[in-house]
Amino acid sequence: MARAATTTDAFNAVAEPRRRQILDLLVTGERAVSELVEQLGLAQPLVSKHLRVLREVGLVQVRDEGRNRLYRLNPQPLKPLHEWLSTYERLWDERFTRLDVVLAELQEDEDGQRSGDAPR
Amino acid sequence: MARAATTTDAFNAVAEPRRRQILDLLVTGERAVSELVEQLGLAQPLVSKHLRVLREVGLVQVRDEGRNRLYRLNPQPLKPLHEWLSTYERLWDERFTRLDVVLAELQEDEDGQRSGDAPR
DNA sequence: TTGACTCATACCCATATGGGTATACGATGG
DNA sequence: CCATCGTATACCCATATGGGTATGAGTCAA
Repeated sequence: MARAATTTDAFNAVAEPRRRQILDLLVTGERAVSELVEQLGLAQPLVSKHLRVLREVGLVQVRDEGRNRLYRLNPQPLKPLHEWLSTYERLWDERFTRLDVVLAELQEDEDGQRSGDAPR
Repeated sequence: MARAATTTDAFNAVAEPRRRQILDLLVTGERAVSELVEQLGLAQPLVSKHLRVLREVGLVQVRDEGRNRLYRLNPQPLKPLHEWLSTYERLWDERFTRLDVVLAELQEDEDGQRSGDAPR
């Protein structure tokens, strides 16, 4: 088996920087492909391909207007990502918490006793 | 150019489900490779390879203990991911906010006057 | 109808991924 | 010192990615 398809889920789709850029551009509202092409400085076919991936995972929606296709952001599929991360967010906060505890302990017994743990 | 290396950043490293699993296992504390192998039901070399990727992006740290290598979680590299997502988090909340506003307006002037804006 | 414009798709290519299997390496125990 | 355990690495393979270029299809204006 090779790497999971980029269209597997939002995790994979969003791993690509260009696609994150595209989403960032869409935050402010609908954009036609040509506008995205211009702002990304990328070849039009590439933009279309990235948009396809984003469409397939539901991160964008399309609407035809004349000869333009307007892409719109749909942030919902990012939720799982955010939820998965929330666990870890707690952890990197906790790190400070733990540091506090350690500092408190150090102050409490300032007897110069060497810790058994090597300082990482 | 092919797809960006999995070791490019946390975005890419974490796109792989197995690697997310590994991180999830490490949340509770240090684990030896053999433990991870057992819990993941994956071949040992594969686990080692995934761990290598996680190490290279700084998501885990290693410590030798006898003939075991203990892997520990380091959540920091996930921060950028979380920060990037925070923008979108606002958006899917805003969706409700906007709905609230609309409902409020509807109640305020119940005069049957049609809004000029097409319903989003 | 023809030409111009916007966008999607079809190809071609180099790359490295993730799985598998075999093996090398360091540490430990007898 | 040898056997064994725990782990990393070397390969082999199929896959599809992302970039590039060329072209097809739809829409509009003259």
